[in-house]
Amino acid sequence: MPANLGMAVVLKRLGVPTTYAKGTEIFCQDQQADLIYGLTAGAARTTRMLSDGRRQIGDFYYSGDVIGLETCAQHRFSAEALDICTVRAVRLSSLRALGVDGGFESAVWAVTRRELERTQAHLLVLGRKSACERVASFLLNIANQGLEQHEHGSGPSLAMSRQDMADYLGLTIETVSRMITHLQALKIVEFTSFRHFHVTRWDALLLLAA
Amino acid sequence: MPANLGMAVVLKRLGVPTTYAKGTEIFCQDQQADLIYGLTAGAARTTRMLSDGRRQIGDFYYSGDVIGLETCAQHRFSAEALDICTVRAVRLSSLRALGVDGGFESAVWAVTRRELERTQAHLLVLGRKSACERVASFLLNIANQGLEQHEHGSGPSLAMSRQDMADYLGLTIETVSRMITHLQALKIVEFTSFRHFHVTRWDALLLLAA
DNA sequence: CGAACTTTTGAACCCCTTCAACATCAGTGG
DNA sequence: CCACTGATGTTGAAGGGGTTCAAAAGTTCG
Repeated sequence: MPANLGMAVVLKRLGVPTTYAKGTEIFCQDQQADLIYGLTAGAARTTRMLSDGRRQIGDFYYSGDVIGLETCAQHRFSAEALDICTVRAVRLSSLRALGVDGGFESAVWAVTRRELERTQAHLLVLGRKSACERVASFLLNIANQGLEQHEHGSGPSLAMSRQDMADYLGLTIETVSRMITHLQALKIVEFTSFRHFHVTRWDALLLLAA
Repeated sequence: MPANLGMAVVLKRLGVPTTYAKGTEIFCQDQQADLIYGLTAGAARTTRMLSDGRRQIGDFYYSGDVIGLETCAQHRFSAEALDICTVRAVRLSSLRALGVDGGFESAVWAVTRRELERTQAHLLVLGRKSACERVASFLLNIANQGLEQHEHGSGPSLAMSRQDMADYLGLTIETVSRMITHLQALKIVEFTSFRHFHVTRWDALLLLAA
């Protein structure tokens, strides 16, 4: 049960649904941030580019999540579809006008706070963890976050490419690949395909995640 | 003019002032988060420790800033005084009860949002910048943030130690020291003491900060 | 002055990156 | 179905940026 359920419900009732193809931009960094977006199907990423092309991924979002609230006047990140996904956009000002009756402010705060918490956890990973620990933490999070969502028996799945993982974890694609190979050699995880895996030793994974 | 002025004013009127000595803990990570803290003098840092002792600093705070709101039920970071500082603590629930009349919710949101913005900027630094770029960004931020605050002519000052800088930037103390030496050799900054410096070439510093 | 701490500097090492080649997968059309 | 093609992922070897370890220099405070 995500913390932003209330917000997600509002967006679902009010928003205009739009479909974005894989890799398409939902909104752009430095753009005016007057819309917020409820993800109702598929998955998305938020990214920020440095002037020379280096890329940092802020977070990954799934059905039920709210994107676009993470900023002030302008978006600090761009958002792009990881695969085909449908998004419902609502003008923030009209939402606010409507929310006088209900706990709109608190819903906004809940989403923002959740965002902050995730970003702070991310900060710790980028600042003080080794490549192996980063990948282990990442896989652990993925495996934990949607324990119910996985099709029964198939195990957790990765909505993003290796490059996306690398840009999220502050590593190169090669290092990510090597660490996954390493974790498999240790019999801690097992990949059934590029995008699907299976945790065989939760205790060891938790330990390696530091 | 900080975004949390409204909140700071409220805290100043209501809070019980407490003084903390250098290095003292203001609140502790994983502790119940029912108080929020208005910093009215001095400077503080928020830190999070990994089990093996590695430390990540979340941010640095100065007079006028609000600390302790960055979490949900429990603090995700500890807070400690960088030097002697006075803090006014207010119980969040009592503040909320009182705020029915004024824009308390929006003040809370403003503080949280500002926190999120800073954390997101920090994320980019830790994820994708080199040691030199990290130190350059850091010095640039310090020099920019309190342009008026510096005693006239003396230039910006660092409230934190090299170790604090290192733990904020995800580096070692030696690397931070080397990068500062390097920037001085390039005549981009000039340190008059360990804690005081002076930007001699803003353009070059901006460029190096990436 | 002397002791404890912080900062700087030096040298060797290592983790991650870089560059390159190979492997695998998905989509297309023959 | 299979060959072809481009995108994605893996593996290997060499190089570099940052760390580690050690020692010197500077600072603070008794």
